Amino acid sequence: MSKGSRSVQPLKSVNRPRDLTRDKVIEAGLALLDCEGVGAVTMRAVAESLNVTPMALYNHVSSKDDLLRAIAADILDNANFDGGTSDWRDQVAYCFAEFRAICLRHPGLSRLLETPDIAPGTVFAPMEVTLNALSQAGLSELDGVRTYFTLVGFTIMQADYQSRGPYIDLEPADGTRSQRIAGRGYRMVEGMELPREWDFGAAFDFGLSLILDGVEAAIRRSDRQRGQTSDIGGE
Amino acid sequence: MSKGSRSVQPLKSVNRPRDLTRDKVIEAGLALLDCEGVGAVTMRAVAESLNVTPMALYNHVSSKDDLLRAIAADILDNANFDGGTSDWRDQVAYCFAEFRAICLRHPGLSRLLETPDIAPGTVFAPMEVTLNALSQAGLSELDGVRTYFTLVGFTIMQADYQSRGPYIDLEPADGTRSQRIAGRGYRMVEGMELPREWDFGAAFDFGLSLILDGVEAAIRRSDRQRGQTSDIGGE
DNA sequence: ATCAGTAAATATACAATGTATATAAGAAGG
DNA sequence: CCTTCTTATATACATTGTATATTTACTGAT
Repeated sequence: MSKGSRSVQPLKSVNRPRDLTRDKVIEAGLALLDCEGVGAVTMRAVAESLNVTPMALYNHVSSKDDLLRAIAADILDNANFDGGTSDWRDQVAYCFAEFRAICLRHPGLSRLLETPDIAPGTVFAPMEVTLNALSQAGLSELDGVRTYFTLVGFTIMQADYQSRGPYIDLEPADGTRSQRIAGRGYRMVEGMELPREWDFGAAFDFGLSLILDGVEAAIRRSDRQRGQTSDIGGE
Repeated sequence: MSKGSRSVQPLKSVNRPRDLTRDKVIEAGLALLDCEGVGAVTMRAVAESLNVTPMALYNHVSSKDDLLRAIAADILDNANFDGGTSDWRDQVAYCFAEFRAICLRHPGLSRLLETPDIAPGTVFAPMEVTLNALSQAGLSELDGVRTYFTLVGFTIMQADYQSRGPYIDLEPADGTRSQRIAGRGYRMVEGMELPREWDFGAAFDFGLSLILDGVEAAIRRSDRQRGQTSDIGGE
């Protein structure tokens, strides 16, 4: 400023405090994600909320994807999926109830987790507790992983449904299929009507117990097989 | 062409055949979706593949979202989810195996179906056959819908995983959590290694049977609660 | 045929976005 | 003070969706 002999005017802000950090960028991005949704997380918006030029962010974040990944990782890292219960079923239920709660607390997170390029490795944080519980329950390691994938997919999807509202069909397609969901209430096959307020929590609990009941059946089956050394057909 | 007396030069194409239709736009978009993925479906790319100006599309499609929705609807409308089998379990399994097959045949579809704004009402096409089968099996209507949502979410998610490759963590996060999946093979908790080629089909079958086993358990439970009604041949 | 009217394509333009590149302002060390 | 490195800025560009205005081709009445 005291120099000012160059042809170029002083830039946007004369005092540029050197205190921008990666954490601040992530935090600002997270705030935007929580308040306005994933669509609002633009580099310019994050920069503006930090009173900084868009390009300043690139000193702390290599790309927008990197930022989104860091946001998702930040959320998941600060979570605890271990309920500390002894019963495997309680443990798994707690784990995914927590997962779901986090997704609902941060609308837009499920969208990020659906995108492999963006989802951080820590999406698999709950895997550890789940695999431990399932292996303790007697499930094979392979089936444990398969079960885990079933559970994460289901949980993320359910949370995403809830966060972003149900499906809407603006135009009734072609009439041959009348099912549609509109607003919160929905109308589906053959004029069937369901409660205007869909209870996502109950639906999640139901789906979760479906899967866990299935796990129990699988365990029982493998136990029986091990006891009788006979081939189980399943079907 | 023969006229050409105006001050403005002949435009891009002198003969502009008036043969652009909504179906052609949808078809071109679908081709792009299948070949290059959802990211390649831009208005400009679709227009170019039809030898037409981007804005020409807007005479047949009200927006890009409308186009994407139409593409998804087109795929689903040309599908049949009714296997025609009598056993409810076979019926539901067929329905979602078909759903999955469609998602895999059209990579990028699952991405569209994950977006409520874009998913057409016909995502619920398989709902009819599923609800019929489940109600025939003795499940209540409410639980039938819940089960259906569990199944679609699971199926779409699984297909999406498979279509877009598993999660990748470029940088090992913070080390405390070592789980990650890289490439086709993946490494997870505590140095656990799994087969390099993950069998998505087997994982889907496993998850599906988990859910269906859970349904059976739910039916048994409600049967028992209702006293003893043995008319419905669950198992 | 001619001429208006309409529908469909074009041309142009603009705003939003991610990010490459070059530059300037401080801080650090000699 | 001078060099050098880091961090922020300024500018610019390519890509996207799409609004607006314009031009062309087709249609139907006269």
